[in-house]
Amino acid sequence: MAELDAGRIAAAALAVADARGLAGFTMRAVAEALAVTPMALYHHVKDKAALAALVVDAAIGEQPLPAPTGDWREDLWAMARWTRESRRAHPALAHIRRAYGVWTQASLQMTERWLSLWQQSGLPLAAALTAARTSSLAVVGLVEEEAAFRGLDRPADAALAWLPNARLMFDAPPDYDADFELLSRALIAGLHARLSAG
Amino acid sequence: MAELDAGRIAAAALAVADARGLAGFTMRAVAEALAVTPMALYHHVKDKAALAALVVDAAIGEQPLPAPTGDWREDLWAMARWTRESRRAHPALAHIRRAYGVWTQASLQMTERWLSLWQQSGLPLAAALTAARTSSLAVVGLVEEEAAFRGLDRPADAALAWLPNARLMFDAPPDYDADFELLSRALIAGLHARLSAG
DNA sequence: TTGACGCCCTGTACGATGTATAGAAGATGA
DNA sequence: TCATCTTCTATACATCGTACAGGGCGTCAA
Repeated sequence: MAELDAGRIAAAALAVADARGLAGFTMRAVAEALAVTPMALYHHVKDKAALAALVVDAAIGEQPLPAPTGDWREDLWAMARWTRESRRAHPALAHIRRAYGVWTQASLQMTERWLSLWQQSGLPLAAALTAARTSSLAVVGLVEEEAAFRGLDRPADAALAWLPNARLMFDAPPDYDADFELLSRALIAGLHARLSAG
Repeated sequence: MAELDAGRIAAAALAVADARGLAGFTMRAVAEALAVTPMALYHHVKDKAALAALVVDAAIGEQPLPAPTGDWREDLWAMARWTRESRRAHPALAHIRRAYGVWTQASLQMTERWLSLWQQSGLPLAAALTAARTSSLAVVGLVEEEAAFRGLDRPADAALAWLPNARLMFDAPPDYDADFELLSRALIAGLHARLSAG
């Protein structure tokens, strides 16, 4: 037998999530994609949260962490870019990660990398820990927030009438790529300056 | 009649969300808290997403935006701190905001403030727009990511065995307050430096 | 060969959820 | 007095995650 395994389930579930979004990401939909009864999934997956974790890991693992160049600054930027691209390749993923509070082995490996790069930057351990924690959380947070922001409709003119500044924000469509690049550089530079100053 | 109105509903729903979390934030639970049939809510609220928006706005409005001091740097820090404290006062709120993609009048007012402060910093309009967008998204993202991170259990030793750096991250409990303060300063300083350099 | 066992899957069912639909009770205005 | 509108109730439905109880089939001891 053994038609099902974690790998096949993860792949099918990721496809379902991509195609139908968070709302369509359903035990029944995943089962149907595998031509199987919903309950069959439960022999390979504890519950839906575990399925979500599987999906997130599958998506994260899809493209490997960027290879280190030895230049810690470049490598930190690359990590930020990689984080963003992983999320953007599968838009529903951010929602799923949030909805089910996924924190998996793949996330740990990212943490590992962030910290090791910050240590290469010459910061003492305590500072590197702080830098790694805050920078990785901020980057992930920004990426997911950006995704949410992009999904927004422009507020009604009535709502913007009394908000002359906010209105500007919605008039010119932002260059998200450039914004992200700028912010990740500003963040890393700012953290390094502050933490090495002591 | 008119026992119900948006205000009473928002207050009750916020209380329910605080007490029972996202999973317990249910039309039926809110209705029960108001001693009313679930369907009664639908005369004041289009659907559950609208209820969620109501709750988020109620929580945000609970304490007003920090009064500007005229020092844009201090004022931006204060905005970041205020954002974090608003979220932390009602832990379930971050989840609700995510789950229902809430973007309301209150959010617009925050945007308005961010942008106005960045303009006071002397940046030209285009740069101020970028700064406001990225900094507010990053701060909100960080705050929500921090909340998720805090809710985590320490990974099993087995999972950390091959990750010497990541293990350090879980050995010493972080000082989240200090981390946040540091990051918001680094972020604002970094953005300002980069954007005024052109 | 047989029969017991274990794995993987199916079938059915339950409680919970959001909400559509259809009244009912009381206020309001003609 | 009667029609109408507002506000709330009652009932019902589709859909969800998943508990529970088999059923088909491979493996292996006798």
